[in-house]
Amino acid sequence: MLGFACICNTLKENGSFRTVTVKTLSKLSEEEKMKRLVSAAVDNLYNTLQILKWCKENNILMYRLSSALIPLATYIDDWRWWENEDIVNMCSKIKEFTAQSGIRISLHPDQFCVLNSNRPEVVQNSIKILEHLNKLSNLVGNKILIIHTGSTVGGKAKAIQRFIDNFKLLTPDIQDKLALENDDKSFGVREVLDICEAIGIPMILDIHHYNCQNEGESLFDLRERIIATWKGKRPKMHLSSGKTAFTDPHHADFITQIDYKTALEFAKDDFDIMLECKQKELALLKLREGENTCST
DNA sequence: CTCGGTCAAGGATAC
DNA sequence: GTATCCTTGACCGAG
Repeated sequence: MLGFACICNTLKENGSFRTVTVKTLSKLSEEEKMKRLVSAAVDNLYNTLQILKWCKENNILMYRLSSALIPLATYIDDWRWWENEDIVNMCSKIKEFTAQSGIRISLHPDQFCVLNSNRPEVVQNSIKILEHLNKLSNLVGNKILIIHTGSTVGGKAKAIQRFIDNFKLLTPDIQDKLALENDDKSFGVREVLDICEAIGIPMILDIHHYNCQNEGESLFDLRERIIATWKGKRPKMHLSSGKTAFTDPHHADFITQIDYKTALEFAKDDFDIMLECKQKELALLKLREGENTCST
């Protein structure tokens, strides 16, 4: 099955998310600050629920939540957002809806979460981000947090060791949710697979990242090992196309036929496929149309 | 109202 | 060390 990430263009004003900047916040009174943050968070969770409902209506059973639903959550030290009744209620609705509709959700911390950084303060902040998203995950019923290996400072071998060491600092609850994805510049499929096997977490294969960065290894040769890291759970993979060329790291609006074909050949009936392209759900619907045309 | 500069955060790279 | 790019869409404020 296919899924898409975050924004739903079709829903217009209810298909995207509010943000709050530090600068804006600094101009408000203490009371107004909280109001602004909470209302943005509630709106974002409400919109998430609208998108999930749209997904269900359109028989799309996989969706990635935005990682910025609770604005500035790890920046405002004394904001205990998880104790706010409106926020928690909205989270419960999402949890309930995804459970009853069978939509598979996931969460992807952004580039600032670098668990293997050589800078202790960055590691601490990364753990803070993971703790925040873990808390949110438990409230909305999300079971997977997908990250990249991170920095290559000091050489890849040391960087991988730092990742493994810092992984051990995480609570078991977070460790259980973590999955690792190969990236387009530093850590390729083979390296990420080795790490996943070493610490016992699932591997997310990103085919476009593999196209951008590989050592000539065959994906099909590694297929069974990748599946095995999921320990019986249904594996997931990522798919996008290059914007200006096959190996352009920038994501295109849609998925090319050749990339889709390759992904399907690899996935067979064993993987769910998360689309990472600019046109989100529109690209998914387009692929599905193509699929119907071909098969009927 | 519209448009463009700006935004918490890291890292890689070039100089 | 410092500047710049990567990359991202929402927002703020200048006009």
